[in-house]
Amino acid sequence: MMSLETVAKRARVSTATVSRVLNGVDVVKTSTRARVMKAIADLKYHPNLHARSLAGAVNKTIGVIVSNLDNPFFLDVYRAVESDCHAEGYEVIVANTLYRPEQLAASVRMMIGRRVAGLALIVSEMDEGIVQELTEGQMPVVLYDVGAAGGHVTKIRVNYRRGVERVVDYLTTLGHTDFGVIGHHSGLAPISERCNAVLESARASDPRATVRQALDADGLEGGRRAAADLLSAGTLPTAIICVNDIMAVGALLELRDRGLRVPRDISVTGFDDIELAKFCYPALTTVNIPRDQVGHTVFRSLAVGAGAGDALGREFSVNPELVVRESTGPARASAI
Amino acid sequence: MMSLETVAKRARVSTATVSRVLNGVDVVKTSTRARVMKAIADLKYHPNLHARSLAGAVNKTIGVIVSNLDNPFFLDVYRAVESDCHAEGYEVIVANTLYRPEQLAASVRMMIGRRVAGLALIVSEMDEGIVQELTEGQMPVVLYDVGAAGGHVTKIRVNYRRGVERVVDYLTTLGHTDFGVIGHHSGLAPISERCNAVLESARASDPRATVRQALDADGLEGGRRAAADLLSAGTLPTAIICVNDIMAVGALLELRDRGLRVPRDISVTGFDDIELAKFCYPALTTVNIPRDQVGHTVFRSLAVGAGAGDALGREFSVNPELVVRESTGPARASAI
DNA sequence: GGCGATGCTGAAAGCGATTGCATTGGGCCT
DNA sequence: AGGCCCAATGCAATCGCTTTCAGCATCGCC
Repeated sequence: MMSLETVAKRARVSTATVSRVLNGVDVVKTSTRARVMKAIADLKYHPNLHARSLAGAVNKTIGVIVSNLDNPFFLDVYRAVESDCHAEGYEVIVANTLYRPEQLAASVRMMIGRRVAGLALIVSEMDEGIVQELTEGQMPVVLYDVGAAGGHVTKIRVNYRRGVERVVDYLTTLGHTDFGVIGHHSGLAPISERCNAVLESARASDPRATVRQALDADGLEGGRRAAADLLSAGTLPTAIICVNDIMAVGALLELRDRGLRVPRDISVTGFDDIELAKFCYPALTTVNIPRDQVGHTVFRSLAVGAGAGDALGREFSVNPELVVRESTGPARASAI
Repeated sequence: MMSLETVAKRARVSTATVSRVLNGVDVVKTSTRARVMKAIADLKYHPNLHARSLAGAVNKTIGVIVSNLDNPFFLDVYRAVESDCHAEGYEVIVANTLYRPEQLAASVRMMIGRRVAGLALIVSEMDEGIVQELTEGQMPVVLYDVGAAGGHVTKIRVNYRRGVERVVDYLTTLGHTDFGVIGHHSGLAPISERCNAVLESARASDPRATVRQALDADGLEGGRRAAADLLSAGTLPTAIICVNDIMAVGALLELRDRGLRVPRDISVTGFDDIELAKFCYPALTTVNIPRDQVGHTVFRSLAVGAGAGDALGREFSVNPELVVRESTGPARASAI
C-alpha cells in the first residue's frame, strides 16, 4: 500500500507538507499544493484512517449499539443519529447485539477499542455490569432506559406508563371498560412496565374496569395464540391492548380468522408504531416513541466537538404519543 | 488514555510481553501471564484497535455499502454478511448512501481508508467511475448488478427478467392477458429492466396480451396515483404488475378505496418481497430475491482468511423466486 | 545595508500497537 | 566445571500519519 511518504517523494516535498495539503491547514504555496494534489491523484492515494486517528488527537466518530436493526425503532433512531452526525462531519459506527448480552459486551469493547468520541447504548437487554463500567469510565455515554445521568452520562428515559395511560384513557372515553392485555414475560423491563401500567391505568380510569391478561408468548404467532386464549375464555373483552405492534398484528389476524370485525366488534391497540402498523388491515391504533427526538438527543450529547455536547450529563424524558388509526372504535353495546 | 506501556509498567514486564499475552501467541510463563492479566483488569485496559491494525498485517474487517438500510432487502443482505462474518471473527462495517452518488464515493473512500479486507457494493445508484476504479485496484470487491467479474472482483447479478417472467407466466396460467404495469423512470437499471421485461414476457406468453403502463411516480403514493390512472383510462386490466412492493401496496390501497376486490376483481403483484408484503391485506403475491444467498456469497468472496475466499473473482447469478400469496387469482370473466 | 517580520517547508518526535532478533538464565549433558 | 540449548523476556524498529519547532528565503523598512 501507499503511504504519505510515497506521495511526498513523488511531489518532492516532505510528508508534513502532504499532510497539510490533505487537511487544508496552514498555508501551502499554490504551486506546491498543485504538485502534491497531482501526486495524490496519480497514485490514487487514500490516507490510512487508522494511522490518522492514532496520530491525531480528535476522533470524530461516535458509536451506536442497538439490539437489532430489524426493529424499525432501533433503525430509525440510528438513522436520526447518522443524519445529524454526517451533517457535522462525524462518522457513526453501529453494532447490533441481536439481544445477546455477550454480544453487547463485545460491541462495547469494540467501540472503546476504536476510541469513539462517544457511545450510545440503545438496547433492551441491558447488562448492569456494563452500565456500571461505563458510568465509572471517562467516555461520554448515552444510556437508554437504564442507569443514571450525571457527569459524562446522559440518560434518556421513556415514559412507557404515560404511553399506556394515553391508550387506556382514549379507550375509556370510547366507552371501553373491559380490557384484554396481550404481552409477555420476557424479563425486559420496558415490556413489563407496559403490562403493569395497563392494570393500574385501567383501575385509575374506571374502578369497575376489568382486565384479563395473556402474557405467555411473543412475536406474531404469540399474539395470535394470546388472542385465541382471550377469545376462548368466557366473555370477550371490548378492547385488546397489546404491548407491541407485532403481537397486535397477530391478534388482528386471529380475530379476522374467527370472523370478528375490528373495530366494530372489538378494538385492538399496539405499541411502538412500526411501519407495519400503518399498512396492516385495519391500520393499527398504537403508541409512537418519537425516534428522531431520541436520535437528536444522542447526537447533542455525544458530538461534543460540533457545537453540540450541551446535552451531555442531563436526563431526558421522552413521552410516547398516541396514534389513532382504524383499529379502535366505540365499545360494542352487547356481548357477542 | 492508557496504553500497552502503562500495563507493561504495572506488571513489570515489557510491552512485547503484554502484547503476547493479549494475543495468546508465543509462550508466556503462567505466573507472568497472570500478573499481566491482573494489570489489564485493574486498569480496565482496552487495546487501541487503530494502533493494532496499523501495526498488524491482517485486518479482519470487511465493508458493506448499501443504498439504504430502511429497505429490507439491503438490511437482510447486510445481516447475512454480518452473521457469517461474526462466526469467523470478522468485523463488518456498514455504510448507507441514501441513494446519493456523492455519498457513495465518500463511503468508498472511507472503506479504503479503513483498509478493509474486502468491500461489497450493494447499491442501486451505481457510479461507473467508482466501479472502474475499484476494478483497477487491488482490494477484493463484490459488485452487485454491475461491472464484470475476474481477478479480485466478484460479480453478483440478479436475473430480474427471469423474475418477471415467473410472474407473467403465472398470471397467464390464471387466464390473464390484460396487464397493467406500475413502475417508474428512475434511471435505476434494475427497475427499468423489470419494466421492459414485463412487455416482452407478456408478448412471449400470449401474442394477444395487452400491456398498459403507468411509469411516472415512485413510493407508496406513487403506486396509488398510478393505480388511479390505470383505473380511469378505459377498460380495466385484469392484473396489475408493480415493479416493487411499496408501489403494489399503494395500488392495493387505491383499489380498496374504489371498492374493487383483490383478487376477485383484479390481481396485483409486487417485487422484492419486503416484510410488508406478508402482512398487507390481501397478502401480496410477489418476487423474492434470495437475500441470504447474496450475503453468503459476499462473505465467501471477501473473507479470504477464514477458509473462505473461494468465491472471489467468479460471477454468480441469483434467480428470483415467485412467492404466491393472496393478491392474485383467476382473471375475471367480464368487464366491470 | 542590516534587521525583524513573514511565508513556506522540512526534520523529527510521538501516537499505541506488533514482531524479528537479541539476551538471559537455568537445566542438562559430557 | 564448562558448554549448549531452549524457554522466557526484553529491545527497538516499524506501521502511516499529525504536529511542533526550527530553518531559510524573501521582503519591507529605517
